[in-house]
Amino acid sequence: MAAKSTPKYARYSSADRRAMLIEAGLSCLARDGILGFTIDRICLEAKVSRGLITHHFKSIDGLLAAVYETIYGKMLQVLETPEPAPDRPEQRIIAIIDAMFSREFFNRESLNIWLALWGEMANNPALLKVHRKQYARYRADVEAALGDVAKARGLQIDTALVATMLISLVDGLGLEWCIEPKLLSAKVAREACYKMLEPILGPL
Amino acid sequence: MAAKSTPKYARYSSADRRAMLIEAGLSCLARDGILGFTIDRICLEAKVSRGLITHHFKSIDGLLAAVYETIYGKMLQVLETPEPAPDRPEQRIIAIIDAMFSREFFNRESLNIWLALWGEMANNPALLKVHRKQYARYRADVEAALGDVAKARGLQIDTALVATMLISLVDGLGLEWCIEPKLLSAKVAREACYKMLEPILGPL
DNA sequence: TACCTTATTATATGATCGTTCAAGAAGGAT
DNA sequence: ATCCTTCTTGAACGATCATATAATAAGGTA
Repeated sequence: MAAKSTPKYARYSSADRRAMLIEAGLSCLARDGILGFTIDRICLEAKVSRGLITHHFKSIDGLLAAVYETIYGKMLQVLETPEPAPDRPEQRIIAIIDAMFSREFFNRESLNIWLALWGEMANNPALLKVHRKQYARYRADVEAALGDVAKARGLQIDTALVATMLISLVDGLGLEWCIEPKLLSAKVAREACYKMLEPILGPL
Repeated sequence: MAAKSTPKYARYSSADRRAMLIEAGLSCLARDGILGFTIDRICLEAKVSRGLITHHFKSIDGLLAAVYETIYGKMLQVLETPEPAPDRPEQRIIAIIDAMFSREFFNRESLNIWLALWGEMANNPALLKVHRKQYARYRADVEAALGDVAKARGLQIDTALVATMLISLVDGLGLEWCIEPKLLSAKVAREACYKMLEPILGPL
């Protein structure tokens, strides 16, 4: 009896393989935008045969939705990490702003992915569904952080409006920087947020 | 001799046909995003045979660049329209904000087009080239309008930073509204801009 | 060891992609 | 009326797209 030959391929649990395919999808999206998000390229990136995406995600759109859920989830997880010693009410909103412009999120690869997904949102119901769920969490986090500061300082603010302003400014700054990094820096972007918020909330 | 038969097709000048194809391209972009921007669909939309785009624009990317140049140009043209009676220095920046959130620009169709193009910018050098040129004009307009107010009021402001903030906020608000129109209105979006600018420039 | 579930491969299929190119015809110029 | 420029058509081409499906085999279980 000959020794057992080396396996032709490795088997993974459904969860593991899904994670691998999502990672490959993120790479393709970052590199070539939505036009690069194809079965062939993603399977090549993941070193896997063409049938796997359909098997694990039912369709390419299923994978795209999973990709969006993943990247949004990573961001929210960081935003929702509790402060080790939350002694000041403004700590949370500062942490959120810091996180948004940290190297982990404020980089070309990540922002390219967001831009590509934003551009497809209107044309992809599955994507929009994921967005609604994740965005609700995001907005709740931001509103809570803003509300904490206002309450602690005895300020009456339109929390929803200020949250909209902050979320929009953050997205807009990301967009500007992603298209033309020379015109902006993470530091300046952060300053812009403070310059907008401090007249409303007081010094941060 | 029989009467001359009706022509099989109409001939247009290069400029006219280009305009027609650009218009068809805009429709496709608005309807289905960048994935809908294909030779087949655009020619179907324009009721024209498949060879025309290559003939007039050399390639599909050439048309996409022309489409971007056109939509950006339309916006700038409105922004640069001089006030009939420019008696107050803040008039220009107010006009710019009003224009950005007017029905002409702040609508689903237009914003879908912007989103689709933003998502492809990083992956399309021809698009980026157009952007650089048009964005420089846009930024100059905004900085000039902000500078006028500051100068007239004797304020020392970081014009470049405030322009970045306004441009980013406008883009971000457009993005938010485009993805989820229920959460926002043109009126609220305008208010957001004033709420950000007035602590810096004084009442507008 | 034999079995069994199912992850994985690999191929086939039909649709659609962008580009090329030769033929044709429109409509102004001569 | 004839010519000529060039706009326009329509088909051909190879590449790539998403999906379906049958065959294969990995790796845990009995």
